[in-house]
Amino acid sequence: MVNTKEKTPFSNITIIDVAREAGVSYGTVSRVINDSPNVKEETREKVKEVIDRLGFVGNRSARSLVSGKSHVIGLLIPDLGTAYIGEIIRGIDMELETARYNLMLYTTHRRETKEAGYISSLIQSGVDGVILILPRNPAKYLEKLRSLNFPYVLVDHQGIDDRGPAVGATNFQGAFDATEYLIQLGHTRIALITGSMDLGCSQERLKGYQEAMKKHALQIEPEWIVEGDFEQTTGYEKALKLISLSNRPTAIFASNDMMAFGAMNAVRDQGLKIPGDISVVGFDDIFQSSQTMPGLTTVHQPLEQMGREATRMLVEMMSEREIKPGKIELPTRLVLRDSCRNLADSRNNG
Amino acid sequence: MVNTKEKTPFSNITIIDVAREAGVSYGTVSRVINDSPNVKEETREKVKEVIDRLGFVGNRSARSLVSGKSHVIGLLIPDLGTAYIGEIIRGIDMELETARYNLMLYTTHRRETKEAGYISSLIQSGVDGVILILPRNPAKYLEKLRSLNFPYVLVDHQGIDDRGPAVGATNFQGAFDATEYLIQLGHTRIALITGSMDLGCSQERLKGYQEAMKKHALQIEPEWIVEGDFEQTTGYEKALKLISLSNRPTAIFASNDMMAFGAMNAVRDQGLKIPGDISVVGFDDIFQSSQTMPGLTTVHQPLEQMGREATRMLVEMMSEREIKPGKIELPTRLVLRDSCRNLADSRNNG
DNA sequence: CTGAAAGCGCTAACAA
DNA sequence: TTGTTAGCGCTTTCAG
Repeated sequence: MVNTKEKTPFSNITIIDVAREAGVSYGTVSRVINDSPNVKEETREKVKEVIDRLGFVGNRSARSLVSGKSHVIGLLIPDLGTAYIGEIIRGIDMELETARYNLMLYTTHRRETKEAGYISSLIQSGVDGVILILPRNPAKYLEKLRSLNFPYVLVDHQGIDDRGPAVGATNFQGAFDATEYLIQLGHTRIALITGSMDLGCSQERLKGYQEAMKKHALQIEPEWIVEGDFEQTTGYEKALKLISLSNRPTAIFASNDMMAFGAMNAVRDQGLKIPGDISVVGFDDIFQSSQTMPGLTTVHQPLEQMGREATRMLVEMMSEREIKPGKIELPTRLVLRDSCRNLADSRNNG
Repeated sequence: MVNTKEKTPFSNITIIDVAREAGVSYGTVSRVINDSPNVKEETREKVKEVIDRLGFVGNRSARSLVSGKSHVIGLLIPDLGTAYIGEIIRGIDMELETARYNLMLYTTHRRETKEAGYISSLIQSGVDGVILILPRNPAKYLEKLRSLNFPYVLVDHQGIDDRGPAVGATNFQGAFDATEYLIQLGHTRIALITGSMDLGCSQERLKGYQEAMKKHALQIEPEWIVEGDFEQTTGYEKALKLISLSNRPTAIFASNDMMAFGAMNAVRDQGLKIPGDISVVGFDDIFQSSQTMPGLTTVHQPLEQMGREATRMLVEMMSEREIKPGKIELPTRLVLRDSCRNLADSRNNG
């Protein structure tokens, strides 16, 4: 293991070396690299041969410096903890590959104090655009991004701010469908554990629930709507509260799967059965939802596709150098598993 | 939304602007930026003030070009699908923050055909070093990396190749502990679902299991050891096979949690109870393991810490410009939950 | 302590 | 079709 303290590290051979070896000017080598049409086929072949032979890889920094773009996009996320984000990233990543971009990952680790600084450091790190998957209202970020006309896309954050480019899912419709499904199963006492109410998606889901209940002329007791925050433990606690109600609901609709898991645990801890005594529905359809016992009936969000779509929008904005407002809503889909009881069916008593 | 087609994008103000505004040469500005000691305090103050006022952020590419380093490290992973990787990344990310590096994410998406090309593109993208979390034998990668003396660290991949810098966990000891725990609970017929046997960690875990059985003079029936591949469905299938054995084991030790989940489902689908009829132990202690019913007893791997440690090693190698062989093994820890039955305790029959 | 200036490797405009 | 060359923004000698 030689300790080489030289400066330029792992591809010391440059465009000039290639040029010399191929017997052309280095401008020509540059043309070959960039697939310029103005190169004689013969020359192109020769240069390519030399590139391969020498193992030339090109210097990204130099290229970025002169071209003014890094071909890297930044992804800002709160944390890697949830499978939810992983699926979105997969979509981003796949799309980025076809667009030939690289992905720089930034996690806020919930340190909201540093919000403002993050954008600066994002920009400073030279990314060409940024995708934001943020739990809270990212107003501070957006303000700066917009004022700089810096390309960005918000994922799963529609509702609060209508101007920015964003991709989300049909939260209203998804919640509506889930609620109506429960109603069709014969449920009339349906509770809702909302998400954090400062998030647009939480509000949309609440509205979907309310609308479905209203459509079927069902009364909503005020105690049936409790505010959650997307955390499993909160789902547990709120479900406990719901279960202890005198007019106990027969079904609990949690605004995400994690809270639904918490609710399922709470139901079981009270010695009740799922779906025999209480039915549970979630939202997201993360991987674990198919693995619980019983499997969780939930609203599927097309997370991977959301990632892809966001990336497409961003790539387009980057190439056109302008932020285009407008948002895309991808359709959700109710996934039926075994956590809901059909009240008309006496066999299905969990 | 103005469509500005100019080239240099989002921080058009340069070191020269700052210099002019501050009335110094731009070399001095550079010194201030780089915390060079040779600057009069008064000058430093003034320059800093101008930097703030103008909102100067500096051009990463230019800096990288001249310094020969990007202050970015690459992370190569197979996929974001598992919580397992998320936890390692969290550790990497935290450590990187203190080291003031950025993280570029590359996923192979299991496309092993492109293995060789990945390293080239990693290097081409100008990262200063790379952390590899790879499921299969990364010999092809390592060869190239080594020949270039390119800093890298392998995470959770010890066993096959002993030379390279790597950080892992005490797989042997962890498996030994888990098996011995089962034995102490009174189990004598203990089955093992291995991981992919081309992986060092799988082999270590197998050895740990064998050693514990041997230590307690317990017979291992050949049918009790079945090869898995870390996938949940495989855990399900293999457990099914195990359950149907005439000399059915009373406990199943799965080489990771995902397979343990599969095994749990299989046990239940056969109308058997956990842990009443069959005890299950996993390996990893991913988040979900505490969420299943019953909670999964498993071997905790210090994933986050592994990420941190790997990053520290890499940062050191990058600064010293040499690959230092040697690997670190972080201790595992058995986490007791409710998926194992104490055979001496008649109450605990699940 | 500070200014001047030589590049880092590359793209792209201009000539030939 | 190809060569020449002016920078991109910055770090880092080398003088002073």
